[in-house]
Amino acid sequence: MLQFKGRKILKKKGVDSLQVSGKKERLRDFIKKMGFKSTRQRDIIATEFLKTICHITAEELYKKISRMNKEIGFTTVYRTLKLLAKSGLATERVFADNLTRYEPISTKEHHDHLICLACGGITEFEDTKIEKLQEAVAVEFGFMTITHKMELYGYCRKCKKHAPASE
Amino acid sequence: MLQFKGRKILKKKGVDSLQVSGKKERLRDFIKKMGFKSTRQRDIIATEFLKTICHITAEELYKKISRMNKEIGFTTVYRTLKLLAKSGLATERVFADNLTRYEPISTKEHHDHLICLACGGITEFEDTKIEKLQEAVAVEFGFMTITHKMELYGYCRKCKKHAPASE
DNA sequence: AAGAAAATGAAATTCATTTTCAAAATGTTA
DNA sequence: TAACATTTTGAAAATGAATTTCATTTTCTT
Repeated sequence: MLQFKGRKILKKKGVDSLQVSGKKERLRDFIKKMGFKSTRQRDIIATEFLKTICHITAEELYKKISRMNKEIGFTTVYRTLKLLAKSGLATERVFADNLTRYEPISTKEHHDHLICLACGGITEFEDTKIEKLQEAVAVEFGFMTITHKMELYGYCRKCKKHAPASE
Repeated sequence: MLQFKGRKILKKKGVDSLQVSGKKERLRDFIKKMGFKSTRQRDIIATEFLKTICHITAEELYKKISRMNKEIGFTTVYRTLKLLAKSGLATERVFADNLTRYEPISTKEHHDHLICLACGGITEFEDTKIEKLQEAVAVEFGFMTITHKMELYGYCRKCKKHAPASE
């Protein structure tokens, strides 16, 4: 069983708060449209989540929020993340450690991941050439692709000097 | 949450029994080398597993074996699959339905998967051009790749006529 | 303000996976 | 081959993330 030794996540370029508030508006619209209700909790959770620059689990987000606010339960964080995913503001992903992680949608249309087996760091990348070849494979098999998943597991620049010799 | 409506698996070209017995010998060697013991159960489970032409779960293999042999427990099937994986005779994989599946190692060095969202069918493919591009991406990020995962989810030839219009 | 509907959160449930433990089987040694 | 140390077995229990339940609280109409 694969297991990460840590959870440190690589940084991404600046996230501006204007963008966050735009997304929060989009969430509010979605909530209204669906006949749901806006709540203090959802607002706090969404704000905290949208500030996120990494792939976070419900547990991690819950802990982060608990530090400031003892009155928000795990279940609500969990449900709000699901809601964010349904509204299209978050993406749900499962990597090799089998935990469900959420990530705010980015400007990139679709991206894949490089995952460090030592530090757990996740780096995103995009490669149109690969995407095109994937589609070509699908067509060859008479397959209609809806989505795909591509993850490269290994050791990042910082960790590779400590990579186990035998693998 | 993604869910398969069925479990039908596409066929692969013939598996010859000579190959199976060669693999069984390899398992026996591994067992001996590690100081483990050969047992009737392990033999039955390995034989049944190596005949497998698809990606099977411990549960599925257990049920298949139970039909003929009521005296083999789920735990033993589970443990033998893990053992097969450790011995290098099986590959452990988790797809989007979050079940752990095992597949006998094939002649192909590495392969990726097309997974039908309607019937659950899994088709294997190999594409060296994609592999090379993946490696190029890794190098660009100073990343040392150990392994990778690539899955295309969609509708197979047979199921695509029934694919939901909206996705 | 009152009522209908939805949200909350603690606790319970689910379900695949993994571990425990006492009994049985294996294989090595004398 | 008998004894013994070790491993294996399998039923049952434990684990742990994900999900649901349900009584209570909150929100959003009129």
